[in-house]
Amino acid sequence: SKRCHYVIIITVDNFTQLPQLCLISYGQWEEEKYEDGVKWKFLEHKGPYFPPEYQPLPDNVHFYYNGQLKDIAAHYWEMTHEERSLIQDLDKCDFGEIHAMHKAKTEARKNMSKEEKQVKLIVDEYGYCLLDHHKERIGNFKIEPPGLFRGRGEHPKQGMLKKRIQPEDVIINCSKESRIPAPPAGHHWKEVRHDNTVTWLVSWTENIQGSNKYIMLNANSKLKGEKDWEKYEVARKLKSRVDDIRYQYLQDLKSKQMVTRQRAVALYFIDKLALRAGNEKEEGETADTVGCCSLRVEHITLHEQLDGNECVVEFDFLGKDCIRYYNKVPVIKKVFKSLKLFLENKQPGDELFDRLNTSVLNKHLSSLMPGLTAKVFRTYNASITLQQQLKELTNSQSHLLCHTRLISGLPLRANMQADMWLQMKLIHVDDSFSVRLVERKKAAVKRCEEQLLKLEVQATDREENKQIALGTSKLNYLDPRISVAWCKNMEVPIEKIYNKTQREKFAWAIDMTEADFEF
DNA sequence: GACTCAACTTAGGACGTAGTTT
DNA sequence: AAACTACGTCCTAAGTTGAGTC
Repeated sequence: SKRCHYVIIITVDNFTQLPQLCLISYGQWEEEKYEDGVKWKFLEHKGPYFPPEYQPLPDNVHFYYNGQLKDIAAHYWEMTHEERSLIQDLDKCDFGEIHAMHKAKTEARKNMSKEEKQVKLIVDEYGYCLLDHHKERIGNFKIEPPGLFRGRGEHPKQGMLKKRIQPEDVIINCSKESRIPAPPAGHHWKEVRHDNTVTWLVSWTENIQGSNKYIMLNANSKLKGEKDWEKYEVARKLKSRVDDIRYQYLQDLKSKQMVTRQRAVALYFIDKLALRAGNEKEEGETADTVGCCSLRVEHITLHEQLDGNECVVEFDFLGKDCIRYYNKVPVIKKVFKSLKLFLENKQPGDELFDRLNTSVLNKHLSSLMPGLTAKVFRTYNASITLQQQLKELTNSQSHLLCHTRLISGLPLRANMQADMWLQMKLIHVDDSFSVRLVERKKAAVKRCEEQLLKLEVQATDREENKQIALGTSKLNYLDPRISVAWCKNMEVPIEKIYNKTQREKFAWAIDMTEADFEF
């Protein structure tokens, strides 16, 4: 089997009466396609791992309020009623001894080995499940511990108490015929259900936003791997349709229908600038961030002329995770004219695309191509760009910096560019030197050069006020088969570009990809 | 069509660790 | 030995999407 997944069956030979091993590739089951929406036939797991209870403070650790010794009930920060009425002023709190205790504890933990921390035991017990015929790793098997909610950016709910989750809050999902996980002693689950149309094993409702949290499989699982593969297949299909789709939305820019015209401009942004779809958000529930469809008047400025370009749109808004998007983009005349039209008689605070939302947009997209949604453009554009750049780079080796600059001009988010650059750079690190003496010095030179390159890129990025989050697009947007094929062609070991976790996640791609793979 | 919600993907930051430099 | 750096892992927040309800 190409997939490298096998099941070993131990039988007894009828004639010799000796045990014999039988190797069966799981391809036999792999072919078994489930009917629509069914994600598994058998699911068994141990349930979630609960965080430890609060411990009372040891006798020699004290808390002082207003200079006075105060015996707190010593749940570290969940106060009793009495404490709450007494302790009102943070400035009068002296956490010194508690802080020192914590510092000592982390120091002690540092010196513990992994066995002492019992990590392995917990992972072994709770970290795996049995899904159909496979033992699979679970992504997050721990219930989130209570704490103070921070949120990102100016979050209206920052500082709220995230409550401790009890077994009574937890829904278990598993097979009817599996061993149902036992709740902690003296407790019971909220519900045990057997829904094989979903992939989660455990869920609960979180009290800050009231949203659901899930325990799901690790990215290296078959279920997630197949989903990932499907995602890139949709993006590849877009490749063959993108010319038509672009032609279509350029036509739509002339439409007399406001919805159609707004849709066309939004698509232009999503395609050209890799903007996210931009759902509406409930005001006061989350930080004020936007995506394409939720852009407001104050987020763009139109310039007839700017820096020698005509029809420039200046974007300035907070996107996902409150990451600032700032960009000055020359656009085609029709888009510019449409934007002026959309802005007529509007005030800051008004929506730029007042007739459009993500639902309308995605419905249109899926009518153009099955499976097409706004986010597919991010995957498609990132992957196709990586492939093109790798081709160019291969034709003209060693012009790393030139290429870096080239990539910087592409319509991708900064972190995508950075990832691609990093990947290409890594690919070109060749460590096969023969002379030992020279080796060290050369390595040092190489390090300096790399550092220089990196710093130069950092400098340009910083200049343009971009954030770099390495790894994200490598993990989420770039079709791994492009890189795997490249490695095969260039005879670069795969370890050069993917670490262990990434190799596990992309096992499907590493297994199936031939050198001639074309995105 | 507006609204709500479940289920899933995408994402940044904290932190630990190993290796390197000072 | 301390300080610094780069990288991987863990954690969970913050998005997207599609289905259901009214």
